[in-house]
Amino acid sequence: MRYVQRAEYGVRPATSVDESDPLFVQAIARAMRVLSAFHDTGKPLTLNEIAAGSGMDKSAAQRVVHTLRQLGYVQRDADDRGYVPGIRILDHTRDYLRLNPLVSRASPVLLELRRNVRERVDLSLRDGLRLVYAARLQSKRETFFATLVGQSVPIYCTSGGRAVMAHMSDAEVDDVIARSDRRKITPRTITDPDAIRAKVREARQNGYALALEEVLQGEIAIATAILSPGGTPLGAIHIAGSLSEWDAETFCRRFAPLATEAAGALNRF
Amino acid sequence: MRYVQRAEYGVRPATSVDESDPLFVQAIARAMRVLSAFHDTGKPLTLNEIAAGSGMDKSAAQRVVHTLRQLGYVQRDADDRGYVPGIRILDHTRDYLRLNPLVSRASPVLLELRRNVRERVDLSLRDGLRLVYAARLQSKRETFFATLVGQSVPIYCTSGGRAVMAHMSDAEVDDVIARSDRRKITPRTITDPDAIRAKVREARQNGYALALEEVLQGEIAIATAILSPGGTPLGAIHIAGSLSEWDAETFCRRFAPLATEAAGALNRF
DNA sequence: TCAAAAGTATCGCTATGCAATACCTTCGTA
DNA sequence: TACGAAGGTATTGCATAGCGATACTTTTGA
Repeated sequence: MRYVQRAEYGVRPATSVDESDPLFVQAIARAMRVLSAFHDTGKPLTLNEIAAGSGMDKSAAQRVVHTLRQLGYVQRDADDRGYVPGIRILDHTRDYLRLNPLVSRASPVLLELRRNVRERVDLSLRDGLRLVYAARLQSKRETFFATLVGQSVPIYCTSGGRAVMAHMSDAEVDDVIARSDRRKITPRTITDPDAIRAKVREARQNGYALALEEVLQGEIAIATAILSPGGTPLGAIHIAGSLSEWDAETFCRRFAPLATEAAGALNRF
Repeated sequence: MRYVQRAEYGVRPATSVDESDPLFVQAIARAMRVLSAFHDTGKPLTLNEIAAGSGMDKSAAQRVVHTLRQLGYVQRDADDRGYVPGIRILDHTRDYLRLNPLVSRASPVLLELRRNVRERVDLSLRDGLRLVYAARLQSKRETFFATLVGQSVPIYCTSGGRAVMAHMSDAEVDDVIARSDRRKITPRTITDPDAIRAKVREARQNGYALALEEVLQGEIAIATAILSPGGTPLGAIHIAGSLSEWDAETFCRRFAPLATEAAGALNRF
């Protein structure tokens, strides 16, 4: 049984801190750390790997894995060679998506957008320094990872990220830039703070943001921000195509109005 | 802020049992019970509702919710009126999908299938008495719920379910039928054991299964099973369309060969 | 065939997190 | 604008849940 590599452009969620406050239940944190051990792998994990990957001893890992297994959140690999995440996870995926008003409201808008644009259309939601894809309507040919709900990308170097930053104050933008681990994901990833700020200004003027294979070779993407009633950017709508079929100018001329219109439909209540 | 109703055709996961084995960490089970409280609601929950919905007192719910919140698995509703599932859940969704070889292998096949068929194409995986949707490629017009990863449907009355049952022994089929909570989801849901068995035999003969608005009014669906190397059915590929556009016969003639071919591509390694 | 790795089981001690209770805040109604 | 109820937050002493060390069984691959 073959396993797919992990996407090299994935972003780690802000794993932040657990201090010692009296209400914090560390057993729960451990469970989540065990589940998060799978973020870093492309294949099933053994108990010891889980223990190592989540920074606990074998004993602790054993108990946690045992429990999660009983509950269906972890299961044995198809040919019993290691542990993988369990299907019960998807039940919570559904709840998340259903109960997120943005996702449910965006759904018909995205569908409509996808009908006009014949390219990939995504909805992403902001989580700290990253955008997490919550809905993906793929086009004809796609890579597997471009179909994955839950995939995340950095804010600092993506069309969606810059669309989001365009609606933040300069100070906030600087903060995002400063805290981001800015590394070149592709040769064309923009990592220089001033260059990023320039792209953000550009996005503010245009009303949409553009990125050229900064995350994925050969990919062109434009995005528009989705705002809360108060004006805080919550996420973005993306349209992504291939540079083998489009040049930047045509892509923008053709799709920017549609992307803007879609975001507009979501931003006025 | 408006919230969508929960889908009336959802299926509860087998919540089974936790006995008192020494390795079982009940704090983890509680956390998952809290998260599962959202399965039954269409709107954000208050602390007390969570407590009630997961069968624990306010104190316990408080600690668990607090912890899950710190970790990002629960968050406050957009306008701070209650709790909803948190975005960190999607990180695990991604891991589940990535690490499930069936999903990754099926992905290109589904995409290809969707290209030929211009209708909705789904991949579902078996979990006990239900099928859980793991990948969904929607057609032009869709209901919101038909786009949801993690949505689940019963085995006993769906095209996918019967495609799966077609590859089980008669005894196993009887077992599924017996344990299923067979209720009419629509007027056309088939609930009679003998009628179900007849449909399963039909699926065995045809190599695919058919269902006519047994779960959703106006929906026609055919499905083929995906098998493990050993021959156990693991899930199904579905093609779903609208009865306003298709009659059963044409739908089958047109799509059955394609569905069969797609499943075939996955079943031979 | 054998050693190493993976998984399973046991057990006594104490830190963990339980549950009761009380306090603070927000919201809708009068 | 005052009031009551519901929602959310904080504290604390005690019992037990679950920690972690260790040892045993099974599987794997060299």
